[in-house]
Amino acid sequence: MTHPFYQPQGSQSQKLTPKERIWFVVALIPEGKVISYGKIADLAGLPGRARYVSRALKEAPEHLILPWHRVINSQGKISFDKYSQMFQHQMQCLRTEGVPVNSGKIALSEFEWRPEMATLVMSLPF
DNA sequence: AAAATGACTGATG
DNA sequence: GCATCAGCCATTT
Repeated sequence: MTHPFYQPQGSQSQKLTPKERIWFVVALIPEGKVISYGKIADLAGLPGRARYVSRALKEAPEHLILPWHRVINSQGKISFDKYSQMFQHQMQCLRTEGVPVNSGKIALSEFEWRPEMATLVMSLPF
């Protein structure tokens, strides 16, 4: 399976911690698309906890290999300090997969991930 | 228990 | 568009 949280059938009620739900949703962001911390929180069933999403990403286990660089703030900008190593890294990751970044900003009108809710819900184990 | 800390947000000027 | 600000919330001091 390609998804790090893939589970065999029958585990619908599998209990996932809040962090695991966040990681699960982040893993679903398509290459070439971005989404905000707040939206990830919503999709993970944690409305109002955008800051918790950033924390969860920072604490994500290496082995999950999550596309954390596709998560930006609601203003469509990279949240790291403009002159930081992480900012440069995230910008490079995005550009590499075809997402234009100008002055730290991404055009949400064109590159925001807007999943079909009905479809997405069915792929979530929670 | 109280205060500080953030990879956040929405409103405001 | 950009800078401020107050509000937000789990976690750590």
